[in-house]
Amino acid sequence: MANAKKMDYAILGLLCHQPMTGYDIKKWIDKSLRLFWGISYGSIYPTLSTLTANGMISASDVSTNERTKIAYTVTDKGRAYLQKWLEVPAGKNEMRYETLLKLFFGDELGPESSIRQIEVFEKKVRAELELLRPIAERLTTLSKSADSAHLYHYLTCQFGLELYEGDLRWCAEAKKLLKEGFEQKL
Amino acid sequence: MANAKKMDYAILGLLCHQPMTGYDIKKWIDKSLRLFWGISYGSIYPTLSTLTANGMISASDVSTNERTKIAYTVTDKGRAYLQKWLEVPAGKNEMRYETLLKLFFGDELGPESSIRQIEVFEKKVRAELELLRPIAERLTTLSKSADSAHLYHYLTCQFGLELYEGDLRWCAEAKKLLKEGFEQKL
DNA sequence: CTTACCATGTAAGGCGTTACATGATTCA
DNA sequence: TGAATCATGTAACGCCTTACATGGTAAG
Repeated sequence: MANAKKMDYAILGLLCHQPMTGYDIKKWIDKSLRLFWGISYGSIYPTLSTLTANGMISASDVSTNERTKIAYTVTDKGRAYLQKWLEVPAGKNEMRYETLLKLFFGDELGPESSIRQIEVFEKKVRAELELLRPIAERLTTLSKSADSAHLYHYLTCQFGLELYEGDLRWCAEAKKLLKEGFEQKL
Repeated sequence: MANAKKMDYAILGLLCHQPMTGYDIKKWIDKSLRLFWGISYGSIYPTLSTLTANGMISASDVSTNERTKIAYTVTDKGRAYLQKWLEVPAGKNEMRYETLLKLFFGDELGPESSIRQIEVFEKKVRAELELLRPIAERLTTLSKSADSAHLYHYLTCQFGLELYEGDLRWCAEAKKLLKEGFEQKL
């Protein structure tokens, strides 16, 4: 396991919680990691193969009838490998916001166009918030339960709430300023 | 210009403001776009070549003595091309936060390790905030000036401030909760 | 019986970074 | 004169997505 990717750790971490299939992993990611670490099938299945080949996880056939189904479980080696990575300080925290890039060049088209961009962004943020809030509420109660992992999930969830709420405040203020600038020209 | 990358537009947009060299572009990006759209030399120079080949920008030799120096200017075609892109709704707004990924799996190592991760993150955020605040203040005055582009730069800057301040609030709360959980175990 | 979801996987290619290589110029 | 900064560029490769391909199963 010479060149480990972040992907490896993401999948290893999820499998530490419980054995899962590639399909399950995708669903879990979409409900939990998606905000700060999205992954597609195109990287999940190949990663599962290499992790298996390296003895980090073990595959077991749990097919029902005609449908292929493979569940993966972390090995001790895999868990130790993950833990070692968790100890070292995090590398990059990056964003890639097309909306902001377009806004930065907003002067090329004027305020109406930028306001439209912000409105689209705002709508998406609201939709994400609606998905996140019930999860956050559920974790608020669960985080006091026996499973100590819930506290960590709760914290990442709170990060999302803080982020999205900040986004919405910014959207409101930005639209206001753009409209003012727009009206001054009339 | 069949398959345009986002990179193309980022560079085209910067050159709309004023003619620049590849080196200048890098510096500008590090001061303005870096938060939501980082770029390295490894993509700047090749992109400048293809944009030139496609007639989106024009290169002019402004070498002084022995040092090669090439300034690029947007053409009408290039500006129109950028404007067309600015009109269509933004695609993806993504994050890739290694810190959050590690925190999500924090239960594998326990609260002390997660607190350390958060502290490193917090330190970086504070450093970024210190860089951003003077820029924001400068743009506050400039945004009322003749150059209407400043308003848009100001807005993206405000986005950064809102984001970082939210990060700091979250850091404080997350550390508190982790310490509480930690003390309960003693 | 058909729609939605379950389930696995691959091929091609997009999109970018890191590290290297090279040298001029400015400033203390 | 040495360090920092200016300035350009390439090669190798990392890392992931999109789109495709295929079919089983459950529920209405």
